[in-house]
Amino acid sequence: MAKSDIAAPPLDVKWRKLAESRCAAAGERMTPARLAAYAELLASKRPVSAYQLIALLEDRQQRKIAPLTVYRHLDFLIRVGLVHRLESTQSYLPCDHPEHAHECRYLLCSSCGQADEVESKSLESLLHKIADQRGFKPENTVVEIKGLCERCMASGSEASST
Amino acid sequence: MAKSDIAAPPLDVKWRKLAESRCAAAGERMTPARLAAYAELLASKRPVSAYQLIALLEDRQQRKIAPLTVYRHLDFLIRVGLVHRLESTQSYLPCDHPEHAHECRYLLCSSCGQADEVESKSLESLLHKIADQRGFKPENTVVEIKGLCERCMASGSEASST
DNA sequence: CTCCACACGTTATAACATATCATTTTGACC
DNA sequence: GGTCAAAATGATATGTTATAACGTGTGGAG
Repeated sequence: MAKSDIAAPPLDVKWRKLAESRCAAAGERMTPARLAAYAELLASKRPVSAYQLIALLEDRQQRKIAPLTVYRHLDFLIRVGLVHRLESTQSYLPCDHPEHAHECRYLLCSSCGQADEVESKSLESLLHKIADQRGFKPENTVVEIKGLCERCMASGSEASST
Repeated sequence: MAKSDIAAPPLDVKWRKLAESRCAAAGERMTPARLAAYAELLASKRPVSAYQLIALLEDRQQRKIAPLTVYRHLDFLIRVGLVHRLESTQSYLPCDHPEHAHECRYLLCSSCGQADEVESKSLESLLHKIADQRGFKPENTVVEIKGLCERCMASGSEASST
C-alpha cells in the first residue's frame, strides 16, 4: 500500500486509461509517482515550469521533492507522448491530442498564459518540404506562435497603450 | 582611446556598416563592447550560449566579464535585429539576412551544430493564417527544425544504428 | 530465493538568466 | 570647455532551470 498512496489531484478514468495505453505502446511502466506528476499537469489550467510542478507536488504530498525526480518524471511523460515541453517558455503541459504521435505546435497567449494546441496538415507538409529542399532530414520541429489570444484581445488586454 | 581598444576578432567593414545602420534605424547606439560581442558571434561558426560567449570575450580581452554584461549586449543586438536567439538550444547567433526585419526560422543540425537560416514566404503566410483562423494575434513566432543536415547525413553521422 | 533491471531518493553542482545599486561614459546644451 | 542627464557599464548577489554521481528500494524472471 505504501507507494500507491501518493496524494494527487482527481484523475478522470479517461486520462488514466490513456496513460496506461501510451505506456504499454512505448513498453514503459506507469507508476504512482509518474501518474501524480501527470495528474498535476492535467489539473493545472496552464503550462507549468518544472519548479512550479515541484512546488505543486510538494504541497499536495507534504514532503520535499528533488528537482531531479520531477525532471525524470517529465522526461518519461514526454517520452511516452503524454506531455509536451514548450521550448520558448521552458514549461510543460499535457498533450491535447495524445491519441496519435505528433509534434507539438502551439499558440501561446502572452497575456493569460493559455496554450492552444494546433494541428495542421499543411503546416507539417510545408515544414517537410522546406527541409527537403535543403537536403535536411528533420527529426523534431518546434513551432510556437506567441501573441494574444482571442479572449485577451477582446477584453482589451493590450495592456500598454498609455 | 580607453574603450575603443577592446580586443575583438577582425570585423569586415561590411558587418560594421551593417551594425551601424541597424543601430541608426533603431535609434540606438553602437559601442565598442557591443561591437566586440557581435564580432565574436560572427567569428564563431556555430551558435554559442551566453556563457560560451562570456568565455570567448574573457579569453580575447583577458579580463573577467559578468554574465549580466553579456546578456545586456545580447539583448541589445537582438533588439536591433543583428542577432537571433535559438529557443530550443538557448543559444545565440548573428542574423544571416539582417537587411530587413524578420523573425527567425532555422534548420538546426543536431550532429554538427550548424544553423541554417530559412526564409519562406509561404511559411510566414501559413503561420499567419493558422493564427487568424483562431482569432489569435501573433507577435512573435518560433520555428526551429532540428535534424541532420545534408553534409552530416552524407558523411554517415547517423551515429546510432547499432 | 537470488539476481537484475529499473524506478526512486539524496546531495551537489552546472548552466542559464536577472535584480540592485554604484560608477563611468557619452552626447546635448549652454 | 563645463555641466548635466541619460545611457552604458561594472560589481555583487541571487533566482531559475537542468544534470551528475551515487546509493537504496522494489518487483519480476529464472
